[in-house]
Amino acid sequence: MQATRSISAAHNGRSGTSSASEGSLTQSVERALSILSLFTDETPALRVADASARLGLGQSTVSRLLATLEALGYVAKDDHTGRYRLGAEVIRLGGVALNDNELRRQALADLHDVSAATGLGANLSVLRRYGPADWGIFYLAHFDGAKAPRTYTLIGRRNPLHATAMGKVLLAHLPVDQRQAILDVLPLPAYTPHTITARPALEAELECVVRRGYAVECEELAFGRACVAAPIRNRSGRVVAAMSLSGPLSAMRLLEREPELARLAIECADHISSRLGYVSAPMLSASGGPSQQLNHSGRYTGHALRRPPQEEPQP
Amino acid sequence: MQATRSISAAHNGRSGTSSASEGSLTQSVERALSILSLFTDETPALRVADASARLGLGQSTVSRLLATLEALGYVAKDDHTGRYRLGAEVIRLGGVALNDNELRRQALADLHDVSAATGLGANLSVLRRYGPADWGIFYLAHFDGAKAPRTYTLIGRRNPLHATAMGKVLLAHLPVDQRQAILDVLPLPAYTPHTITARPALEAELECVVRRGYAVECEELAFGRACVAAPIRNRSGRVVAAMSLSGPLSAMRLLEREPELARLAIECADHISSRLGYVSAPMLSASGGPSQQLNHSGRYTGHALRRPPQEEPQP
DNA sequence: CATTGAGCTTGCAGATGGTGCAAAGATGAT
DNA sequence: ATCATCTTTGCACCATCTGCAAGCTCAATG
Repeated sequence: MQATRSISAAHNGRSGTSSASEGSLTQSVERALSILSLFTDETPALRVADASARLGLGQSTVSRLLATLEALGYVAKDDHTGRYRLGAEVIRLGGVALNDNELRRQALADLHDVSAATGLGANLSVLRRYGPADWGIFYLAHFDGAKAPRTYTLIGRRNPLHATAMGKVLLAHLPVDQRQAILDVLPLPAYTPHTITARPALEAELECVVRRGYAVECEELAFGRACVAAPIRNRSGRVVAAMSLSGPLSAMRLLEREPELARLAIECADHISSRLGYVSAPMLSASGGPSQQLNHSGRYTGHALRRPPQEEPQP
Repeated sequence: MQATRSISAAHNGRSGTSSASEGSLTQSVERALSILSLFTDETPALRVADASARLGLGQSTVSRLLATLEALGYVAKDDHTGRYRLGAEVIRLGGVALNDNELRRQALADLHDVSAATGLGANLSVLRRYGPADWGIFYLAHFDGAKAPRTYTLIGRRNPLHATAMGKVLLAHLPVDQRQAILDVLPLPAYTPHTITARPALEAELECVVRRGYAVECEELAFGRACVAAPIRNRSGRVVAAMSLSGPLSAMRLLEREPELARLAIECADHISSRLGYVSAPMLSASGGPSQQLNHSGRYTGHALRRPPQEEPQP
């Protein structure tokens, strides 16, 4: 017998697991999805007892919910170990979601080309909010350099904002208030001695990123790896994603090639931006940012097109 | 007002939507997952009313379930159209599921290599049951030929068994009873004039596939495209997947290169098989299939290793 | 081989929480 | 501007989850 199960959190409505959020969330569904969300790269297989403990739910409940998930193909019971793994339906849905993503669709060809041309990795990511005060970059696509093919996919994976080139780009081009709000709650753990761990240093870096139009990361997340990233804008001029060139330091040769790599990244990102409908704004004297545009008559109207700047939803 | 909602199926327990399956499936979860599963490449965005009609559920129910799915990140409400699309969490889970798949992990490097070497597409798929009498191949990975990069992923997608080289491979190497059972219920629609649409012809083809050790498909699914596939076996010797080389007819030059392409596919497949622990069986006189193996002492024991042949679960 | 124990599943009963109904609120079309 | 359609919300009822506890499976241990 399983001794003391977490007594709290078990028997009340709308509050237990995670969010006391909006009024009417279907409890059992919320629980089932929470179980699904327990699956990670680090924990790709779960037993009933694991999920039960992690969520503070009764074993019988978890058992039944997993049975339901299994019946619909969302999880599969591992042959004889009795552990559950993610099922084929999850893979199918992931594919559908990827193909439904306009940003990714438009970027794929260019990423492929630049990766093939340079032999480096080419990546695409967006900013994602993982929790009330938890942000990171979220990979939507990547091509691996011919020299360093991965045996796994980065898609759907998360990386920190302050220790990746794409993260810096996404952070740097946020509206000031949002940027500040995120920085205020962003932990800055060190992954290597090169990681930026001080807020002022990070802010200076971000300014630099905006000014130069690209970001660099050199052994700030992992030893021997480097990255150069550039911003991608949508029709409304807002930075909605970042692309990067990445690879082992030896392949990047960052010290001598930074200008060249930056140019490649920016060109690729710009090309993607234009596919998304972004029209680069003329460099007006000193006035506002790139989201100001002229309409075809040349007169500034405050909105670029008849259809008002239309935001691309997060993936 | 929405006139007549499907009056049946609405108000009873365990029978409505789809399966009167096992006794205890949590209804609301079943319904929520059914909503999720409505999302396809053809229908990547849904309104409440759509889902409601498709599943025969009340709109209020669907509305609430979708709200729950949204709160957990499984769907996202399209900005202003009010339609729901799949959310980032689905992409994340898809990535986890892919990386958790041993078959895919082991195959990825070889697929990449053969694709790079030939410039053709390299694909990996398994047999999947989509319904009681509904089978197809299920893509787990693919690299596109440098000559024909796709702007979308095939991962998680489905294709017919009788009109693809990988489908033929998977069908051909099934235990006879299973093969027959599937063939008995397998519709054979024509996609082009070259599609095999007659059961006897298909069975003859499958025999041929087994004998030659590879399968060919030439404009049987789509005009101007061809494919060569070979079987992948796991530790126990069972065919668990198929890989294929594919591309436009012009790039494949099938007529003149079939032997060469077949050799490449088989070599690649064999290499993957060996990574999965398969040891090619010595060609014993005439006795049984490849699942019979000798242990290291050379004496046939009926089981290959101490740990009995262990099946790889479907993805 | 017998024993133990942890983990998983199943019956059951109670009451929580999900559902349908109907009305209000949005949203877009004519 | 008016209408039609779709979506959301409040409410009340009762179907349906959930927790408990017993039974069961399976693996590790003595």
